[in-house]
Amino acid sequence: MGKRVTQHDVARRAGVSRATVSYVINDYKRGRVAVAAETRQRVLAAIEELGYQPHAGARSLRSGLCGAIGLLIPDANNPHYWGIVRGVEALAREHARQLVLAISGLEPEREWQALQALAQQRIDGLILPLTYPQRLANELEALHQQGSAIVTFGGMIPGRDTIITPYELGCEQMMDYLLSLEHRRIAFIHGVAAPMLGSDRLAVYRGKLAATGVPVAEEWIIHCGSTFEDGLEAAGRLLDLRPRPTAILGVNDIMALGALRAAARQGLRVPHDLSVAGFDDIPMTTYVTPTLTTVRINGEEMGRRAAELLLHRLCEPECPPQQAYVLPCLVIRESTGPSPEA
Amino acid sequence: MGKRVTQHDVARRAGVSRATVSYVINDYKRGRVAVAAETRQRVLAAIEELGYQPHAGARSLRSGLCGAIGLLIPDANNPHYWGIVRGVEALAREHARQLVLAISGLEPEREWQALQALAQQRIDGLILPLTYPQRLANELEALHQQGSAIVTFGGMIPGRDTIITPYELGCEQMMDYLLSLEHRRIAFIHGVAAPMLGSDRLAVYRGKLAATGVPVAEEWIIHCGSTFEDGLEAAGRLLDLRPRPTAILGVNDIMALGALRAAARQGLRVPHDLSVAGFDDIPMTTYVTPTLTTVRINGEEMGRRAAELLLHRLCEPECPPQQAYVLPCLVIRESTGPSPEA
DNA sequence: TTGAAAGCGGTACCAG
DNA sequence: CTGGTACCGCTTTCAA
Repeated sequence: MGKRVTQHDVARRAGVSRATVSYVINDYKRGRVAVAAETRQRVLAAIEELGYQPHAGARSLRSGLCGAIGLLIPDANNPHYWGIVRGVEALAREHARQLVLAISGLEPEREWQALQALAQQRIDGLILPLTYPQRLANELEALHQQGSAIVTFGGMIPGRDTIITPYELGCEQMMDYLLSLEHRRIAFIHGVAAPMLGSDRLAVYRGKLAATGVPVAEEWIIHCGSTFEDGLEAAGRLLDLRPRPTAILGVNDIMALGALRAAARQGLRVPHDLSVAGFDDIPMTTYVTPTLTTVRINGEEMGRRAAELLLHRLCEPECPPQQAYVLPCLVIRESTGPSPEA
Repeated sequence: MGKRVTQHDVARRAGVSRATVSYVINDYKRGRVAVAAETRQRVLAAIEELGYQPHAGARSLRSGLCGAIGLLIPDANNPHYWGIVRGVEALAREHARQLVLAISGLEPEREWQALQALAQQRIDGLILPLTYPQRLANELEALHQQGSAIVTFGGMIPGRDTIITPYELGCEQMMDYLLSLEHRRIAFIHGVAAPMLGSDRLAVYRGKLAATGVPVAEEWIIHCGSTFEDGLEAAGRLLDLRPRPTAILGVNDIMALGALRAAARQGLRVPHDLSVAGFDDIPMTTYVTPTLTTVRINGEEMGRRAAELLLHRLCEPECPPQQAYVLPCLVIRESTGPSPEA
C-alpha cells in the first residue's frame, strides 16, 4: 500500500518545480504558458515512470469543477429510462466526464439527495425528470441562483434548459391511426407511478375520441400502477367488459405488453380480435409476438441531447436557456390492425 | 450567482472558529471532541440560515475518500446488468454514497477509463466484470498495491473480493430438467459479446449430453453475437435443421426470447412443438407468451452483495479476501414441456 | 470546550 | 521558459 504519487514527486524526479508539472499536464491551455520541449519530455517521462495520476479532489477544489455529471431517473424498471442512461453515459464518456446515476423511485427524499450532490459539488450539473414541478421548486431555484447547471426532462421550468418530448403529437398520430382502422371502442391504460405522468396522452385520447363523436366511457380508462403486473391486471379488466374494446392503448409500452399478455391469456388473437399499442418504443417491443405498434420517443437521443445541453451550459453559463425537442414517431408493427367490427 | 458559502462564513456567523464548525458537522465522531450544546445550536442555526453545504472535493482532499463507488457493466442492452445496477445503487444510497456508472461495451479503452477514475480518487472503489482476466491484470494489480478497493464479478482474481455466480450449477439443473422431459435434440445458442462468456454453460451442456449418451452435433451449437437479433437469426437456423431440435437453450434470456420469436414466426407452438429456456430471469421473461423457463441469477442481489463487499473493504482494508455466492435457481414457466417425441 | 495553524494535492499568478 | 508561492475548503492535531 504505497503512498500516493503526487505532483511533488514528479517534480523532484524530473528536476523541475510543481508548477511546471502542472503546465505540462494541462498542456499550457488557458494562458499561453509554454514549456520547453526537452523539459516537457522529462516531465512526461517522470509521470510515466512513477505512474502519476492527478488527484481529482484536489483539482476540483481549485477549479470548482469535478468532471462528473449527475442523472436522476424516476424508475429503474422501465427500459425507456435506460435509453436515457445510455445516451447520457455515452456523451459523458466522449467528453471524459463521469456519470453519477441516481434512481429516485419518485421519492422526494431521494430526489433531494441528488440535488445535494449538486450543492456539494460532487457533480457539475444534473439532469433530472421534473415530475412534480413545484415539489423541488425552491431548491432548484436556489441552486440556479448559485449558478448550478440543471437540465430537466418530462416537464419544464420556464427559462431553464429542457428536453421536450411532445407526447401529445405522438398520441395524436396514434389516435388518428387507430381511428382510421375503424376502432371506436378504444380503451386506455393509464398505468403510471404519479398521476400527472402521462396525462398529456390521456388528454389527447379523450380529445380525439370526442372530436370523432365517440362518447368516452369512463370504464375504458383504467388508472393503475406502473408495473407490468398492474398493466396485466388492468387489461384483464378491460377485456372482461361487454362490449369488449377493440383496441387498447397503453400509456407506455410496459402497459401495452401487459395488454398483449392479457389478450393471450384470454385466447384473443392480436391484432385480429384486438389491437394493442403503446408509447416509447422500448427494445422489447420487437421481442414479443406479435411485435408491438408504438410511438417512438428515443430515450437514448433524449439522454444525448440532455447531456449536450448540460455540457454546453457548463461552458457558457450565461447563454440563454435552451430547449431541445425529441420528436415522437409512429411505428406500426404487428399488434394493430383493422377493427374486427369494420 | 452568489459565491459559495464556506465553513468560514458559518464560523463567523456563529461566532466560533472553523474547527468548531467541523466538529459539529462531523458530530465529534472519531476523536471524542465534545462541543457545548449551546455552541452546537448556534452553529447548526448558522448552517441552516446560510444554507451551507460542505465541499465534497475539499473533503476528499483531506480524507482521501470521496464517497462515491464505481460500477462498470459490460453491456447496457441486457437487463440482467440493470439488475446489478439497481442493487448497487440501492446499497450505495443507503450508505449515502454516490454511484458512478460506466458502460464498457467490453472495450478495453473504456474499462481502462474506469480504472483511471479509481486511480484519480474519483471513486473510492470499483465493482467490475472480469471478462478477460488477463487483460487488465497489471493495472488491477497496481491499483491493489495502492490499496484500492475492487470487487469483481463474472470472473475472479485469486485473493480478491469477488461475487461468484455458479452458472454451471444452474445449467446442470436446467439440463437435468430438459433431459427428464425426454428432450434429446437440445440446441444451444451461444450468443455472447466475448467468446469466453457463457463457456461455463456450454461446457455443462456438452457434458450433460455426453453423460446421457447423446452425441453432440456441432450444428446444434450456434455461436453468435449478443443482441436479440443475433439470437433470432441463430434460432431461425436451428429451426431449419432436420431433424429439428426439440428444445433450444439460450446462453441467456435474450437468446431464449429470440428463439421464442423465431418459433412463433415459423408457426411452431411452444412448448408443444418446441421447448425454449434461458438464463438470468430478466423481468421480461414473464412479459412474453408463453412465459419463459429460465435459471434465475438474481442481478439485484449480485449488485447488493458486491456493494456490501466493497463498502466492507473500505472500512476494513486489511480484512481477508471475501467471496459471496449468488446461487442459481431453476424457474419453470410455460415455455418448456415434454419432448414432442416422448 | 474552543481556537490556531499545518497541511491534503493542484493551479495560476507574478517574478526572474 | 521556469520557479516561488498564495490560495481552494476542510480536517485534525496541539495548545490554551
